[in-house]
Amino acid sequence: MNATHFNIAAVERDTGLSKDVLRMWERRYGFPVPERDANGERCYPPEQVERLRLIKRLMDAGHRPGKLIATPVAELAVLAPRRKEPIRSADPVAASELDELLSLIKRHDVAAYQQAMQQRLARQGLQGFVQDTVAPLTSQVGEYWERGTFEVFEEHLFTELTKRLLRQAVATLPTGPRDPRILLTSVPDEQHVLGLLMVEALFALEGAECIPLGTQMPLLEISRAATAHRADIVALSFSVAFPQRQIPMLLQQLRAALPDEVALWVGGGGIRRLADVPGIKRLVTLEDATAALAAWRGGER
Amino acid sequence: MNATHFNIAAVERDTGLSKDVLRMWERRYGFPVPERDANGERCYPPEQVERLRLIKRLMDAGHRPGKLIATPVAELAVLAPRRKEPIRSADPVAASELDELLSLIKRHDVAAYQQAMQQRLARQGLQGFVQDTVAPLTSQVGEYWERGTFEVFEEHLFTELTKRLLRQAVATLPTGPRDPRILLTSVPDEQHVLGLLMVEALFALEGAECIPLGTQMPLLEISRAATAHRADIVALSFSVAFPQRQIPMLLQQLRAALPDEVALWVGGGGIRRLADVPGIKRLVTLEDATAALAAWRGGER
DNA sequence: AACTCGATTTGTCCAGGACAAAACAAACAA
DNA sequence: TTGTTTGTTTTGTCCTGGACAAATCGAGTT
Repeated sequence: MNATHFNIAAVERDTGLSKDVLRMWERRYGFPVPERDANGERCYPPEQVERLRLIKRLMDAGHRPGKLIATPVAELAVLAPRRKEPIRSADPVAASELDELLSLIKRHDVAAYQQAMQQRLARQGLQGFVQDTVAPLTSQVGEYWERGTFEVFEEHLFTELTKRLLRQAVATLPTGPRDPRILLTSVPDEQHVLGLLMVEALFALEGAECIPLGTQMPLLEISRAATAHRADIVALSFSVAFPQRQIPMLLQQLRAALPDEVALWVGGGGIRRLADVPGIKRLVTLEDATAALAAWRGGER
Repeated sequence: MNATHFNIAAVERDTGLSKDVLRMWERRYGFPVPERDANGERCYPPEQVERLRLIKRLMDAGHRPGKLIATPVAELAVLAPRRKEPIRSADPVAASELDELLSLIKRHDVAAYQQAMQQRLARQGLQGFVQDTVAPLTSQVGEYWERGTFEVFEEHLFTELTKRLLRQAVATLPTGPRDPRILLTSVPDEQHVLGLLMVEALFALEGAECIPLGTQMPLLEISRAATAHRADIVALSFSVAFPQRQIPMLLQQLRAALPDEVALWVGGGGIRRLADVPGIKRLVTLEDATAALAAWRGGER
């Protein structure tokens, strides 16, 4: 028994690939091929875990496992993201400014990044900051992550520091009873919170009362919370990384559990390919969010 | 196919009980007994999911599944937490003050809670606020949650609002190169962040440089991050809810992956019952944390 | 009260089979 | 060329039922 080896539960935790998938790949593709410990249980060496993480990253970028597993490791490293819609922005000046910010993260210069972002916030105002700085930065980080330009811990650092800035900015806005009451959260297994914070900022600016419940609320609890807080709207966020196949069923279940008079709005990168579901409003962009709020106020409920 | 029914993956997500456990309980204890859909797959009605969540909560409070499942639902609701060490505090005045704060959460009065906490922060200073307000509040919320006094969404609201206050307070502290460099994070599946924020506040007050990476870092990434940031110390947090059985192996693996000269400190409610592991420092209380930092500065590394 | 040592409880892992939904590719129509 | 339909392949999830080890309990002993 080697302390550096991982059992199947640890690999599931670290890679996000389920035990079923790990065993299935082994049966079908012949990778990974873990060693076995004294009890005959799988025992993955760190190299295989690392390769699995790489494969998972490329899968999230649109590649297919069958191909990836057949590809030698050396070639995997250079694969480009394979997406249908390239998301790059138009303005080259703005893009290079954003790249400068991200290079501070790459250099792990916490203080400089914070200061630069504070400056942008002061210059652009909260709405501009959210729409022209935080949103494109987040997309860019996602793309860098898919390309392997960003390490996981660099993405985490970016997220953590940016979260703090946004929360701080939101905290300065007036609170108290406003209209409508919007409950913001995400479902279990969905931990990305930046998207929620961005719409919270926009909604709060427009004078809505936001009730932030953090991430990972069980469905039945979301429904209870909506009732307890007398929410007019429940807003959920799904990131691109969230298993797409589960989303429609999830939304259907939540819609069924919520009172009819509570609106259900859904946003985030994970819902782009989603078909329309009756009784649910899809917010693909941040502009959609402010537009939806305006429409709600106009009486369309 | 009923939209209100949950498949086994959804139940796992919402209850935290693994598919294996759900099937095993069905086989052994005869509960839950889900319906079957057209494909012969398990299909859990909401009542059973609700009961499972209740059982899970009582298990986290120290009860055993065999007994709980045999108990009628009506009796389950009134079961008291069954812990070896009662954690209640001494000072009755302080305790009633804290209860007042929590009653604001119970009343879902976001603004009043924020204001009251801001006042305490101003009065006690950051260190006192962390040690005498946030820490006992968090324990109390944990206890209320175990008793069923707090709903899940109320706990989430508390966590979210308190996180914001702490982050805001930490943000006002001076940043920049200091000594030692402490990397703060948690392992995958461990999403509780309040504990990390509390020690971050204390460490930052003592003049350490904190690198907050948020939660849920894969083990191998923690090791990379420590190297990239030239960290002196890696500090991890485990909540009481984290599966105890996995912790020793996890720590052993992380210790093996980290460079020898990087210290590994572990804290949080989840490590109380943990045996000592060589090369790892256990921080059971917040006082231990400041003491550990002083000792480190004294040259004990 | 503290400890040892069987007995019981409980969670995790394993193998291998089945199937449906998603992704793809090819043929066809506009 | 572009868009739509249809068949085929890929892929993930679920199923059953068995085995085992670690944690916990409880009775007896020091």
